[in-house]
Amino acid sequence: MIEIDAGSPVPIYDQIKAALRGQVARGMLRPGDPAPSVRGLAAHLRVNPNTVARAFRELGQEGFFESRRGEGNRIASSARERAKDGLGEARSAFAESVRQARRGGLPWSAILELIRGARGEEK
Amino acid sequence: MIEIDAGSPVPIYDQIKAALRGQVARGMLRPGDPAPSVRGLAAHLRVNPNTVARAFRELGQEGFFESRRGEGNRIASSARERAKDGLGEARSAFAESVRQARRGGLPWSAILELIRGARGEEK
Amino acid sequence: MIEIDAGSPVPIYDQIKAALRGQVARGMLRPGDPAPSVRGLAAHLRVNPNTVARAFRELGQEGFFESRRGEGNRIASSARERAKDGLGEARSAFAESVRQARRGGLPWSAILELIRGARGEEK
Amino acid sequence: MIEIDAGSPVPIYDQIKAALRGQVARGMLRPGDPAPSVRGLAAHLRVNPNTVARAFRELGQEGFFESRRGEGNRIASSARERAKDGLGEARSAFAESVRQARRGGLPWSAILELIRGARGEEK
DNA sequence: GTGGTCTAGACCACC
DNA sequence: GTGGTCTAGACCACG
Repeated sequence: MIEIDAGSPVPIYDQIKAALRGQVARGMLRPGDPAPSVRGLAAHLRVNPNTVARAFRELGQEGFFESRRGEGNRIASSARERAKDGLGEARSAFAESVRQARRGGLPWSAILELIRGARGEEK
Repeated sequence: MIEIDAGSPVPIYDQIKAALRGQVARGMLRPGDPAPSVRGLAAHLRVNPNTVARAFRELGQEGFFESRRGEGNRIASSARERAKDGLGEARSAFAESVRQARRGGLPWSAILELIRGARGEEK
Repeated sequence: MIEIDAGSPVPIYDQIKAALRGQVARGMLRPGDPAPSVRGLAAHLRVNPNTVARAFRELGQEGFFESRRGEGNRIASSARERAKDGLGEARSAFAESVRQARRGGLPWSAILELIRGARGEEK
Repeated sequence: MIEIDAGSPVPIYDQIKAALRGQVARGMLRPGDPAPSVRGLAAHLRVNPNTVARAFRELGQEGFFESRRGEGNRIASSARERAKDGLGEARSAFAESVRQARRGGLPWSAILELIRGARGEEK
């Protein structure tokens, strides 16, 4: 359902948050759908449940989940819009990385090359 | 000479490293030129001297500086080529940020848009 | 007959317990009256029957119900006095919430204001 | 500096958050002041550093702190207003507890009595 | 020194 | 079964 790169400098809980937002943005998860269970997802990702719980808690604070006691989390009805907001964050994080690449003198040609490469890999 | 963004998530020492590499890549610093002084640069950037020292140490380990007896550090003759490469480091950091942006559902169109925008601004 | 706020941080079974106590305190339920059925109440509140059962069990342990052979539960004769007390439980929960409000800097004036408001609304 | 009630049903990290907001609301902490260190406060409260860290992280996400890398947290310039916003939360949490007390039939007289008592205790 | 991340495992509350 | 809280302790990154 979700894949995590343990070697990435991006914190695991941030990868999880992004992945869930991405699934909503792409329509794979819809408002009202149950979110995966904390323990289940943790087992699947081979990650400590606390780490998943943190991601979920933060998504909950953003209003991305609606959690009813003892019944797990559901995707909030406003999640699609939240996902779009999330894109704003993703956008600015990405913009920051472009700035840093340019500081270092990485030429536009190399940047575009990398993007072409990633896009190809993704399928 | 150099500008640092204290609010950025990118570590200051990384911004400094990138900026120096960038200055070489753009020809503002040339092989044989004296490297800026740690203290002077720290004062100018209003940054902890340890931070500048760290950046310099790491650049030194890469062979970016040459030290001649009694004359302090100078930009190495090989610095230009090293810098131009974008040095793998910048490359892989940028690649990682592309992955994270994609996890979060940022579409390729938005990514390319951002790059077009940044490129236009810079020119 | 009873209303439950599913969005409240107060556990549902606590809301049910409080509501029954409140109905007795206000004379809407009298000693000797039959207690509502667990299933019926659960259906009416759209709540898990286990949750209602828990509320009833705990009220039973307090001596709130009397069970006569073969007649099911009835409101105990002592229920009225127990309820009127506010039952320590409600008292201490409320006291705790006053403390937390004060920790957060909510001034006495705002607290009293809120109470005046709630009282006015209810009347 | 801060006091915590380990026996309270209110989570420790919430007590810490409320306490800091309260100190700002009362002017004991001002924008620009350094926040206590995570480890130091944890030791003082005899609490696990993670618990304090969580409180601080959440306050940070609210924009209550400005954290500069390696230099600890400072009270954000907007903290006073945030503290007022925080009062909104405290207010609604308190209102909820009034509702619950009333559900249970706790009479207004008892409520007012409790408040008078708490106020007296506080000095 | 600072804060941040992650793991491990215990315990509780709710439904 | 679910999520939430807390503790303990390791390790890393930053300045």
